[in-house]
Amino acid sequence: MVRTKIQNELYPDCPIRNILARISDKWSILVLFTLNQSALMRFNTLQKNIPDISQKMLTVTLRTLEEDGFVKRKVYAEVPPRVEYSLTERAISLLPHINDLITWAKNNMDAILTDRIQNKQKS
Amino acid sequence: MVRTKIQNELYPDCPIRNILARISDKWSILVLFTLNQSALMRFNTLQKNIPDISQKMLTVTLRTLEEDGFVKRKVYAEVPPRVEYSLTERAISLLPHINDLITWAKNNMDAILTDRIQNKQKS
DNA sequence: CAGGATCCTATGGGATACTG
DNA sequence: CAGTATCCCATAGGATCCTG
Repeated sequence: MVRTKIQNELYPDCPIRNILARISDKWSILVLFTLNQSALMRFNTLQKNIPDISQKMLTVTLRTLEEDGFVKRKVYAEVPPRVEYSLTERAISLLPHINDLITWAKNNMDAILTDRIQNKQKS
Repeated sequence: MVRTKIQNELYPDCPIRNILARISDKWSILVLFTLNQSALMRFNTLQKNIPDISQKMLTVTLRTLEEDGFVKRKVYAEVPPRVEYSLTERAISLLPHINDLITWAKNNMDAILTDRIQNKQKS
């Protein structure tokens, strides 16, 4: 994924290249899924729920999701600062499809992992 | 995505990290979608349908999809060689969910692209 | 607390040349 | 035709340090 690129030059109308490719990275789906677990979530809480994400990547991923209108970021003028992240309506309308994917992945995981090792041996 | 990694060490049971992250790359979804357009497809035809993919990445993507049991590869003992790619039952069971994603992306693309540029300006 | 700024490395991915 | 093999570069992403 090329985050700096706003739109694919050759295929500006392709929904896969322009929209889906943008959340096809290591963390976006996981962040959306995690945010979906509660209405509001602070930065630290989010990071606690995804322990293997780095601070930088959590920030970068949230910013990109925010750019595309999937995530709302609310900053409170307090000290120490409080920032609450939540899903937008757009994300909420997407999430059922994400959840379907996750359910599918859960149901097929064992078989895929078995095949993966098997097929890896052969090559 | 780390293609060499067979399974996530910290979260071996996470379907997102282990299954979905694997097809969360630049080309997998597009290749699955394209293969779904006809029952069988040869390497060259596939590449003609995805003109902006490099030969290397088409090969790599197909191999990974094959490892995970999404793609079947049939080689004919002919000269010049003929290789036909097709979706497996597993891929066929996944594809409705992929298509739902694509439809969603198509319906929301304009609004997202608008937001993306807008939000990019602000930052 | 919620990050920004840097530095660094691994690797995703393209371009080109070659082959059974 | 359907790839392999190389070389190379951009960038995704981690680690660490710093700050309002």
